[in-house]
Amino acid sequence: MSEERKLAVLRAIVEDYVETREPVGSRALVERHSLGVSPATIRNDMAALEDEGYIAQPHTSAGRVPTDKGYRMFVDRLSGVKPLSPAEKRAIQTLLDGAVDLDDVVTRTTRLLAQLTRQVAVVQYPSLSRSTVRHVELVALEGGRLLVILITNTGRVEQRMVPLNGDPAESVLAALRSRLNQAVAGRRLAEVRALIADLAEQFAPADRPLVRAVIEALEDSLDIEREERIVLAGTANLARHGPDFVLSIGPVLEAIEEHVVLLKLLTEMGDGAGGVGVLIGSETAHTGLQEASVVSSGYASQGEVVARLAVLGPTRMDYANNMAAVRAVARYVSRILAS
Amino acid sequence: MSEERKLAVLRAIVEDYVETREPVGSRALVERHSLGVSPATIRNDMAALEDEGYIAQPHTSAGRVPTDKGYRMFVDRLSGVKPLSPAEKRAIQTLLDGAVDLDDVVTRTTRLLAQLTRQVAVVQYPSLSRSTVRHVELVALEGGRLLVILITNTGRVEQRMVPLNGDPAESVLAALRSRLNQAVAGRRLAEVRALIADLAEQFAPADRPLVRAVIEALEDSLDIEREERIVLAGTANLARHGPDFVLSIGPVLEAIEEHVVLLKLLTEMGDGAGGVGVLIGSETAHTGLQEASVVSSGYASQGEVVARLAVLGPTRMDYANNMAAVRAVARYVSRILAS
DNA sequence: CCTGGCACTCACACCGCTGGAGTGCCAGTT
DNA sequence: AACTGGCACTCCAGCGGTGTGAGTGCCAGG
Repeated sequence: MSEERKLAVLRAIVEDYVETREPVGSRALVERHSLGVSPATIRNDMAALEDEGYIAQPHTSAGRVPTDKGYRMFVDRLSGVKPLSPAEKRAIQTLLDGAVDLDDVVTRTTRLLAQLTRQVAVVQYPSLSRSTVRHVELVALEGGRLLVILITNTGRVEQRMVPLNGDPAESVLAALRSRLNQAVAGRRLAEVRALIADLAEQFAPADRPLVRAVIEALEDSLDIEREERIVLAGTANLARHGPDFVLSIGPVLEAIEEHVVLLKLLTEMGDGAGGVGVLIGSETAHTGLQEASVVSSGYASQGEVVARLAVLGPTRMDYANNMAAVRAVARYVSRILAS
Repeated sequence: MSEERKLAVLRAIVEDYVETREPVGSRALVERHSLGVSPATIRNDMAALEDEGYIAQPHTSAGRVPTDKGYRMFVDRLSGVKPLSPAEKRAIQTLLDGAVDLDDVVTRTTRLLAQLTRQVAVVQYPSLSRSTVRHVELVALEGGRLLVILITNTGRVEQRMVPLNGDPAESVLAALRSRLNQAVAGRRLAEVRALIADLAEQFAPADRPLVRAVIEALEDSLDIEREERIVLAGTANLARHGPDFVLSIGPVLEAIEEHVVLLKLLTEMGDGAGGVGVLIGSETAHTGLQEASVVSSGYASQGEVVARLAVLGPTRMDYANNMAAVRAVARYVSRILAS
């Protein structure tokens, strides 16, 4: 029994099953793929594959269905990289080139991915923890309030309103502004907290409440956990996967509504071969996603990976296609954010 | 045949059907509700109700099911206002009182509604067109860029970055800042465009490009259509409505993913009795929502209605409960935004 | 090591049947 | 005039039985 052919059989099973959504038998296999051997031979291979846990039968005398382990093997060793069609490449360009700011890039990317893969698309906002401070601005408003604005190198703008007692002197503000920027401009957000902690001591006692309030506002903007955001699109695609999947749609919807769950998945998964990571079924380690897979890739801003984007769909998905789409989009987004 | 009893029968049918999800027959009706007459009499009433289009049979020799028209009648004339339980009232208070800013209020409200009604919850951000300008601020950043910030009375903050050639003089900025605020502070956003249109002419020719750029940025912030935003929660609840509804889940997901559709629905529907508006099934005039209903109410900021919130679910929903929840939450949100 | 053949299994579709819930109608009662 | 009990009728839903076909495992022979 040739090891090579056995894997070819596994590949054929995965491909056929993804396409037809029905358990695939030995006869259909030799008919659709030119394997050059008889169904009986295939059956032997299948029995071996089943022993090794790559495929399973829903019931005796039915065809075979890939297991999570089978998909994993397919993704790791059997699936070639399917290049995108020119039309798809064009779609990526035309859709993303029109983006005007970071919000726009993110939402457009999400829609694009959903459309391209016909799955649920997830795009994570550039993570605050890895980005750096471009500028901090203080704006005194009428009514004794102060607007504290934090701008990151990824283009993200966080603002907080600080109530004060009485209007602060512009000279104090100017001093604080310049000290702040001197301290934190260009530094990573994760470092900022430490850098500004004892800033108050450099000011006259009378001004310290003001300084402390500003520091507090800034720290609030930095609260990374709270600000890890993701955007979704294409949830309606979940209903496009046949009645059997639609019945287990509830848990999946719950999982993706819990953004925390998705964030955890994304941040914990690395990039595999070709810069694309895949989690299959139970590998997600989440009850609602037993029948779902996630295909994801990091994207960069100014040469450094800052966040991830992904598609989510049934384990029975077209991995080659989705991996190609995710990779292409991630690269294109990185190129846009490079500037 | 008493007209009064006929309506009582309709009410009973709606209530039973909502609860059991099964067509309701004459016998079950007299058993569960003390109508004081025999099944045969009920049958006569039912025949009449069917003639008038309030109920229908899925097939001969099955029980009756309310039509959209039947639900409409139920909502308009038959459904009492079911007061919320103390536990629910407490839930509203504790969840909403912790909100720190507008974003927080909106997301908390959405989650709360979804949890309270076990339906899909929709909350619209305070509409820009109805809110007023609190303040406009200009901040010169290093690198010859200018940050234009617009703050509304609802607490919403819009910012735009404007690239310039060369650093502008602070004196010009100050003049522009004060002229701008003088012109637009306290005015409705809808008026702003007209108010600032010819501001450039009040400045020296050399400064006009700057002024025009700022005006453009402001106008961009005002682009209302683009900025009508809504937030969703509880989409997973769509899967909780029995297999028959889950199969038609796709179109519904599509519809609610198209935020434009929802916005149109919300803005076009008025408040009915008790400040709550209801759209039932085909009344939504949207293909994907034939089997869905929307229960919605406006909420106010500083005494004026600025946006709407809603829940969306199958036509076969508990209207009394959902209307009560929507009304209560809308009132509570209005109270929070009053300050 | 592959293949054709063969016996075996089992989901699924089809069929006919029946029970029961529900209806509409009508004649009788109040 | 309104209600009721009775009755005939309809028709969905569930059930057991059956056959068929796809699929399998195994084995003996090439």
